[in-house]
Formats: sequence, C-alpha cells, structure tokens
Amino acid sequence: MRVEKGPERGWLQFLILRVVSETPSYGYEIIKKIEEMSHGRHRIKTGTMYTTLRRMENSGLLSSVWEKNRDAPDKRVYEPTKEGEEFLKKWFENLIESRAIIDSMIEFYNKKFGGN
Amino acid sequence: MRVEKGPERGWLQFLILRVVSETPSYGYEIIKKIEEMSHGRHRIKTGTMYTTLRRMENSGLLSSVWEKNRDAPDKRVYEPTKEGEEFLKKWFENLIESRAIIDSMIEFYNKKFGGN
DNA sequence: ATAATATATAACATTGTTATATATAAAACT
DNA sequence: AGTTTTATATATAACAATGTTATATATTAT
Repeated sequence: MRVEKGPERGWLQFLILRVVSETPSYGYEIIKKIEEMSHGRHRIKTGTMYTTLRRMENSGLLSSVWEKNRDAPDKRVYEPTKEGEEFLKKWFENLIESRAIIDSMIEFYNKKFGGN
Repeated sequence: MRVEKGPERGWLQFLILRVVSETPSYGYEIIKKIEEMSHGRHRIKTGTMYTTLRRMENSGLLSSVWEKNRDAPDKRVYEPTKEGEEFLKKWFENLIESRAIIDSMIEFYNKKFGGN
C-alpha cells in the first residue's frame, strides 16, 4: 500500500489506527473515541466507519475477531496488523514533518486575515 | 460547496488557494511555489494540478484569465473568487483548531514509538 | 415506544494519480 | 546551421482511493 506524504490523505485511517493501536476496539466505540479525542470535531457516521474498517482489513492494515456477548450484540474487535503499525508510524513521521509547514501557514493566515 | 472540518480533505485545494490568494498565478508556477513552500515535500504532477484547477474553477473557487505572451506560451492566470477566499479562511480556522489535536497526536507518538 | 448500542453495504461524490498529448523557447550539442 | 534536449506551459481521459448518504437489521436499556 502506498503511504502518503502529508496530512492530506487517509486522515480517517490514521485516526482509526491511532485508536486501535492503543487498545483494540470496535466500530461503534472507535467513533466515540475519535469524537472524544478531537473534542467533538470528528463525528464519523457509522456508514463511513464500517466501510473504512472493512477496506482497511481488506488492504491488510487491520485484523478483527468477533467478541461474543450474551447480554449484548456481538462486537467485531479490530487491532492493527504489523503493516498497520508501520503505516501509523510513517503517518506520524509525516505529520511531524508537516507541522512546520502548518505553522508557517497559520502565520500567513494571521498576516492576511488579521488574526491574533 | 461543502466545507470540510479538518486537515483531512481538500489539502491540495487549500494549498492552491493559499498561493493564489497572495498573488494570482498559473498552474506551472503554482506547482513550483507549493514545492518551495513545503520544502520539497509536495511535488504536484502537472496532471494533478491542471485537473484540480479546472475543477476548482467549475465549482466556483477560482476564476482565470489568459495572459497572452509574444515570446512564451500563453498562461492561464488564476485568482480566488469571493467564495474561494471564504473557503480558504474556513480552512485556516479549521487548521488552527486542529493544531491542538495534532500536537496531542504527536505526544502520543512520542510515548508509543519512543521519539525524542 | 423510544433511545442507545452494534454492524453492514450499495450507490454516490469527491479528491488525487497516471499516462499521455500538444506546443513554444532556450540551451547544449555536433 | 541544424539537431537534440531541457524547461516552460496547458490539457484531459481513465483510473484509484477516500469519504458520504441512505438504508437495513438486530439487541438491550429506559
């Protein structure tokens, strides 16, 4: 799989990997964790989430197991594959490199639009 | 046109607007300015650039005029529309809001992967 | 009943890439 | 002087990747 160069592509995949690399989790919970983590800025629709999880499993970034429950619907729990961990790490490295560019962008903004 | 919430979508459109909002410019030059601005990290292919410029004009974010030249090929010079300026401003605002999230991401990375 | 939890997918829209084509002007070669 | 190569400049069709919308199903808690 191609790894992109900046914060421009696969942002959602990055967020998902960020979550499940900390603790394996399932679609519904990942949505809430992302929402919490981004202070309400990223409200992922269920359709988007499950579609993306499925694609990421197909492309080898995630693996899943069914967690069976008596008193609740079963959950499909995801964790990163080795390839997923590598993808995540590269994305982080790119994000760190991009931070300087982002900062210079914001500086330009403050000049142009008269920010604080 | 829908305006997105974070650094996840339309990053290239944002970069283009960032450039032409400073000084109106044309495809070939915009590629070089973006490459320069990003310290070589964003090398946009001509196909990507002209396709994107065309789409942005169609969706009302940019307008263009032909600059006729005797000693060189003509250039199609782009500048942002009013809508383009608004799009750019919102993108900037979202980027600023996202910076805190990005920073917390990087902090997580440093813990996880043992960064500096 | 209604809301919250939990997963799923088809159809669509948007965004970015690749491959290819055209044309002019300047520089370097032979 | 004539030829090739490089740089400048634009364009688009076909494709790949990513994200959204709309809709469906089923269980548990209030």
